[in-house]
Amino acid sequence: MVSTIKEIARRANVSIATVSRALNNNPKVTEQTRELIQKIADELSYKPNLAARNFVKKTSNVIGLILPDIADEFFSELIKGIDEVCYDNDYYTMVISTHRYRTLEETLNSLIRSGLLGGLIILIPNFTEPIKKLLSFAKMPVVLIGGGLGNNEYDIVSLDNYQGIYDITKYLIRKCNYTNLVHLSGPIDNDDAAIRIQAFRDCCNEFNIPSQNAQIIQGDFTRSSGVLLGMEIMNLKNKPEVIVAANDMMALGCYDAAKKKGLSIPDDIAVTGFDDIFVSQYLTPSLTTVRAQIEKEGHQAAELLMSKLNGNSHSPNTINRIKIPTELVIRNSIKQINKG
Amino acid sequence: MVSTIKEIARRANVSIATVSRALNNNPKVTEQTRELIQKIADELSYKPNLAARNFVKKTSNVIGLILPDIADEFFSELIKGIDEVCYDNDYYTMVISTHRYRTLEETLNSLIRSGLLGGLIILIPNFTEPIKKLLSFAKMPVVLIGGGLGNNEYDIVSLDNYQGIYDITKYLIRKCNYTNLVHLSGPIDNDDAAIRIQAFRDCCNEFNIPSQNAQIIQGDFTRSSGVLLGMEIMNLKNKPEVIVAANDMMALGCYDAAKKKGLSIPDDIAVTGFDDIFVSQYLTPSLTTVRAQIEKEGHQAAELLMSKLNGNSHSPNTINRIKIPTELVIRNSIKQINKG
DNA sequence: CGTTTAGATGTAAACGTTTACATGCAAAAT
DNA sequence: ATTTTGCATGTAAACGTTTACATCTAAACG
Repeated sequence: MVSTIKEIARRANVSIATVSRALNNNPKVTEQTRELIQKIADELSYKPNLAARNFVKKTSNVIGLILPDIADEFFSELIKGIDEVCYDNDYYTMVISTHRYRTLEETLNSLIRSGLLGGLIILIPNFTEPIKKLLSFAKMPVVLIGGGLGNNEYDIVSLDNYQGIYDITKYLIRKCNYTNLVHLSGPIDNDDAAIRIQAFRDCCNEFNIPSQNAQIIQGDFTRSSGVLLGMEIMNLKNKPEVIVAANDMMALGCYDAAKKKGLSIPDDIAVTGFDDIFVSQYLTPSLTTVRAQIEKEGHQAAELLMSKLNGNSHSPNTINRIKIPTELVIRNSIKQINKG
Repeated sequence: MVSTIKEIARRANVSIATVSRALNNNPKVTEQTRELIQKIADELSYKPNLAARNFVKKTSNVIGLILPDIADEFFSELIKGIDEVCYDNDYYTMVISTHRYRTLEETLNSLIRSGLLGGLIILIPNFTEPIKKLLSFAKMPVVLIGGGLGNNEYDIVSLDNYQGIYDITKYLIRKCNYTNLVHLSGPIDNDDAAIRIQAFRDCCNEFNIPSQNAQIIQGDFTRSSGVLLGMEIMNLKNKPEVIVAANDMMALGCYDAAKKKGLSIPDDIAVTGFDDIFVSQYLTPSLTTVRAQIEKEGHQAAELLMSKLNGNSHSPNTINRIKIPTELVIRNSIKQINKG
């Protein structure tokens, strides 16, 4: 029942070192003894004690995924993308969310020295100095997910926030001929949100939308802030023609707001989102949005981490920045363009 | 930088044993020495090496959550519910999904002996003999989530599947006066699905619905099976008045099917679901369904596990079976009843 | 035939912590 | 004053594995 390397050694009449070597396919062990040891290991249905192995090797086959909080669809796709790659590489995924009272710093500080993790994937809303400092003590590879403004040390995977918002804004201006837009943004201290704001601004500038017709209203990515600020926007004397929400959840809130105000989408006011969450296609009208390939984002982050762990990082000294392309999803929450 | 118990011992001029005891609040250490040791530990910002601790104690502060596959909203809520409780108890959550080629058995077999986990929460579609056997070797507490037919060994948390489907079926028969129903079920080898089928059957029997008007069509919980079988149902010569889907995803599929067939919900055919996933309230018409409190399910499962781990299980020898109550959510995908 | 060499195996330490047991010392009991 | 008691601390083993180094054996070489 207790099948350890020691027991195998006893039965095979060899030392535990030889057993260890044999089982790890170390070349300096005869094919004959390897076979014998393997046979006995199979008989005992030996499984290595990974806790012991990790401990002595000072690494771990567990990678930590640190998330601000475990909430929606977004995270479940991310986890899936990451876990798939990890699992294929014989790594396990530990999901750590920075909860209510515990801060990210505190969590990081314990975890970095716990010896429990062999690598770290961190989704950071904004990359602050204290976190940078803490991370520099980590003896394990780290990959960042998200905006990552101010990061020039770690590999990072982000959505192409800029392209996404730029594209949709451009579409609204050029294809739909909207001339009065508002960006319902995320919190400015969120790097993704900040980039999206910049893209909206740049695009409106480029196409000569006067600044009073390219306002930015700051929300917090939640549905309720979408409802609240959506109402506010609809009450504006200079009511915009279209709300460019920084994510689908807030766009959803705008739908609620429109309903409350008795406005119809897109005739009275148009709405667009970002993310293309599952519900968006089922809304009435269906939501025009920017598709974010979250699962792919997780995938890439994990791939990056694995390549560092396996040491076959083709460019060990440069930092890799991967941008996941976004895709415009035109549906019915905006004015239909006359085709042809 | 390398702050170990050994280094603290050296600086405090005591043995490592004393340090260990002091830091673990073992009563047999003077308040004076404890303070000294704590002070030095703080100075060095000592954090225990959990890998080493887990290894020597032959337990772990990581609990494993085994899922069939990491996919939708459902799982992210479950993870959230579990992780919250674990985190509050200083446990971490490792998410393990049984992937494509690796079977649940294989995964369990490695993990049970890996020493990586201190407890296990398993979501099992159906609880088979090989899995039972494997689980019996686990030296750690185990809690099951889901139907769990045939389990009489482990603590288990399940949705009240029976009550949920019974209630909604009864509502359709008694309140809405439907007399021809069909149950679009999940796979029969899924315990939750099996219980839902039974509830539908029992309820229809109880209210004297003839069996040809209480058919059961077997789907597989996916949206696409909902589309396919929804179409089939709508083509039946004895077309039912209402489809009682075993989950919201399949109900969603039925919406698509109705659209394709040009049928209107609920006038031509009514549809109900189970789960109350996020999208359901936003469908047109909004979906009448049974609300499943998934997060609570996870919560309870983790609570159960924690109480076992902390040894304050009030009833160590009996198995705890917790049923999470469901709640009817009446919306517009069924005939409105005349109120009063 | 003796010596070198290379390859296979063994020996033992190491990882950081916990903990059973031993020791020492001071206060309490005689 | 001597013995007992009880408590604080120290000693050392243990957990299962890896791995640097030592040792042994047999083949290759002169």
